[in-house]
Amino acid sequence: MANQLSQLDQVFAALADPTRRAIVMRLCTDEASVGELAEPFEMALPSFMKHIHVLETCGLVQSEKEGRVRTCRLIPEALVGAEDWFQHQRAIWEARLDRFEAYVMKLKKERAAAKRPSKTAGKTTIKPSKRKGA
Amino acid sequence: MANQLSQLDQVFAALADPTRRAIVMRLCTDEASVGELAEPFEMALPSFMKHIHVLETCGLVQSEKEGRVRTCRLIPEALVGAEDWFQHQRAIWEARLDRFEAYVMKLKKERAAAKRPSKTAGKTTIKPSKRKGA
DNA sequence: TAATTGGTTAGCCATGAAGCTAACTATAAG
DNA sequence: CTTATAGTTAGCTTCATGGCTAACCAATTA
Repeated sequence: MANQLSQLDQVFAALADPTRRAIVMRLCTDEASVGELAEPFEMALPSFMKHIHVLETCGLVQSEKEGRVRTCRLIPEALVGAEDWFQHQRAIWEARLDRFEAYVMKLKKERAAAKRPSKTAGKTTIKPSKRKGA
Repeated sequence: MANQLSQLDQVFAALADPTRRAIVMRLCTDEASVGELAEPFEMALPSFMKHIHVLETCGLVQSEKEGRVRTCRLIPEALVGAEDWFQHQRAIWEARLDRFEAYVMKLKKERAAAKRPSKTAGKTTIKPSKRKGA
């Protein structure tokens, strides 16, 4: 089995849960023991531990046990990896916006050019589009 | 009963699925019909439509039907909202790193000062905070 | 040694997510 | 009018997730 989820899959899935996001946020400021982390949540410890485990599995958190205390710390690389995905998409999206803007500018120019000689306002090609039976 | 998932919950959950991430990536470059979007995937249409619906529910995608074709486009605001979360965390994390770095610098200075008896090396007030028995 | 603390293991349950097929609707195209 | 296209609805299975309790170590502390 071992469904071979990608790191991104796992990180996003981990962050989709508010409890886990809260844990990550908490660990951004400081490392902490499981008990400290769990304290704000009204949840049985075993349930809480599952969240910790999810965060460890996807590489967002590492922990180490010393005596009977397990201390957790954030691994920011995993976070950065996910952030990169967004930035990549945004780059693509913005490039597209730029293209669109350029296109609009071109249209504007053409329109201006078309307006000058006389009114050629008959070629609008508006499709009737959707009828909605009320 | 309408579990009141936050937008972030939903967006991250949506992006945790590779199919949906692929759809979003595709829509970053261009809008497309459901059929066009579905084509690269070996998946029954109804299954695929569920993914579209998830993306619409969390606000990442909007669609409109004209004739029998439903055209989907990306709503980048939702994407940006998720990206912001990362940047916020990163800011906190980096502030912490800075503090740590400052602390290390201070330590270095003190060490250097301690080596040379000439400099004043007594006013440091370092809080022990967390002890780590090593 | 006995009790407490901090976490762990095991196992149960309810819900929801992700996939499928089959059958249906509505618009285009022939 | 008939057929093909593009989605849609309904209903089913399977498996993962998130929660619980109960019982169990293993270090501290008394």
